[in-house]
Amino acid sequence: MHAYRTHSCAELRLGNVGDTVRLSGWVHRKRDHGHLLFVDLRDHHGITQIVTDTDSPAFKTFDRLRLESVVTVAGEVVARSAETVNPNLATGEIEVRAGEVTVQSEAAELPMPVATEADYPEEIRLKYRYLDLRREQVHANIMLRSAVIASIRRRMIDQGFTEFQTPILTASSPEGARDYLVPSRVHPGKFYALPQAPQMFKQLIMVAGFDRYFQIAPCFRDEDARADRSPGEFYQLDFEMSFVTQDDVFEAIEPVLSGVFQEFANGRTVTPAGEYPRIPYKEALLKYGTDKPDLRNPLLITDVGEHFKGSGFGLFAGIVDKGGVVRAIPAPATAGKSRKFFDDMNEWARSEGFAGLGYATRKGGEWGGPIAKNHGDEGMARLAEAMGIGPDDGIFFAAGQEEDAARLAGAARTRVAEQLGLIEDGAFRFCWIVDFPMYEFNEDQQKIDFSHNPFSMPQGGMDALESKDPLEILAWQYDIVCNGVELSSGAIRNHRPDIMYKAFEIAGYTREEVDTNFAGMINAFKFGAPPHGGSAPGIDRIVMLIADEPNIREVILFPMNQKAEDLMMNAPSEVMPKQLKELNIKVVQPS
RNA sequence: GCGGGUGUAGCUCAGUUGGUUAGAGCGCCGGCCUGUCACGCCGGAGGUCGCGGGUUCAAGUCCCGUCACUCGCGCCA
Repeated sequence: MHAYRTHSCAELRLGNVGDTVRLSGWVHRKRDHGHLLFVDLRDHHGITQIVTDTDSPAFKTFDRLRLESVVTVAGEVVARSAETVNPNLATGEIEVRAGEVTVQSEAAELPMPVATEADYPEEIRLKYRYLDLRREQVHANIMLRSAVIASIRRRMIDQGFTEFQTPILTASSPEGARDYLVPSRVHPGKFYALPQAPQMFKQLIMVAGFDRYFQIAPCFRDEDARADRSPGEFYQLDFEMSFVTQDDVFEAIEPVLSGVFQEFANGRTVTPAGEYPRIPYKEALLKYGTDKPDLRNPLLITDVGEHFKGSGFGLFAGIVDKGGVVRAIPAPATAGKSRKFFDDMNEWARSEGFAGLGYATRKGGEWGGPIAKNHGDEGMARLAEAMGIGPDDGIFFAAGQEEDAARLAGAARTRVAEQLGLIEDGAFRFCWIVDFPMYEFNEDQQKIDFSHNPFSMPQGGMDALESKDPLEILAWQYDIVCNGVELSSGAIRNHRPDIMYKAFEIAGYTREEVDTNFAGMINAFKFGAPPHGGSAPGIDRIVMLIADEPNIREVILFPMNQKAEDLMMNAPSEVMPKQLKELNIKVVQPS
């Protein structure tokens, strides 16, 4: 017989009744009836009920053992009587009558419970992550993550991609996020950087003629955390393709994403490949108030500034005169809502740091509220028509300088839809955001900056750079968004040194600076580079969406906390003086 | 760096207008219980009310400061 187990804790059924078996696992729960004791024995696979009474030597052992101790139980499989069958358990028709019990490892008093899903402080969950990971939900999330990654790999390979590994110790890049630096021992005063993404390497792989590359790539960025952004490190489905246009990239990746989401959808609907809406960046900011719109939300924002020029409502008229905008968000079927509903929205906007959220109510075509009163029935009627709203639909207004008003309108669109229960349930709605501007004006430094990725090909190529107003030039750059979560950004790259020098010149870089900072890539492009492009959807975010978790740490095995500390391994930590000496490093504490 | 929220037993939380000895559930320890499956019943231990200062006869409660956690902004080409 096997030393530790003949079956897993999820395996035994009625057909095994009478068998002598051996099970190993953790003491999940105990129910002590004085002379009769039930033990739920748990392993990775599931739970089996062990039963023992005072006649058995096993009773005493189990009686004194703490929960989460590890044991091996030998015993006989017996059928449960009809009224004691547990339908919630896969093994619920049987139980194992304990014979011999071997204690493999005793558990100390637990800092947190394993057998319940109750909320626990994250500090404790992360410090004792190995206990937290025993809990059903997180355990299942991590298994799901593995299955999702396996599915992605299979589908990428089916699409003709090959997986390569790129360096982890590489060079610091002056653009983008803050780097994690690693001191060089051999070269005093010099540093490696951990890659923020394998961006340059994947482009060089294309230059090297490999055609289609992908990697489940670790990326490192020293930026602050968010609910959907773990600090320090994360994984991307990094991919790149040669001889492609934007359409070719979309065509290759949509079946992978839709396929993976469909595979784990569990009844939820998924935007089919080939049907991802393509929303220009400018349009997204206007209609959704954000460049990562949640398409499960049916509400659309309308620009209504024109309607208020010379209007009786002086506040909005004034804002429009000064170059500001007014954006309107419909509040469908709110005729029956109390004034408090509208006032609370305004209160919320103020608490978010905005000046306020105006509103007009409407009931059976009758307008209410100060804005409607001052603006007049005729004007309001035209406005309702422009927005395409009905006689019982209210309106919220976000007014101010364009950027602020768009952001408020976007946040209000989400909140209104949430309050009114309009967000579609059980759906994954994908879209592309396309036509990002190549440049933006940096107000602080009064100069033109790249707005996103400097290595993107400008739409119109060299002609556009030479003839157009830089702020009007669009890039071949695109984001994938699902349910309001930005999964990735990508681009058709600029593979032409002449166009790259020119693109950087517009942003204020000399030829020499480009040569110094991006030597590896620009040199490579001088020896025959294919047109290429790609993208890099975030793995953690994909799993988070599929697992329906609000926080990215729920789908990562050993996440760091918000301050980029590993509470379990105690990182970051001080190192031995000898190590610092070898690296020629002196630590200067901040004063 | 900035803003919102939270901080009371190991954990989740209650604590009225400032008023006597700060409570409940879960967990822990002890006892009882032969068909439970979130078993049940009885008893017990466990508190710097985040920390510091202030107002007051009196502060968990009010004021000021500070720290921690968390969500967001900045940041993330």
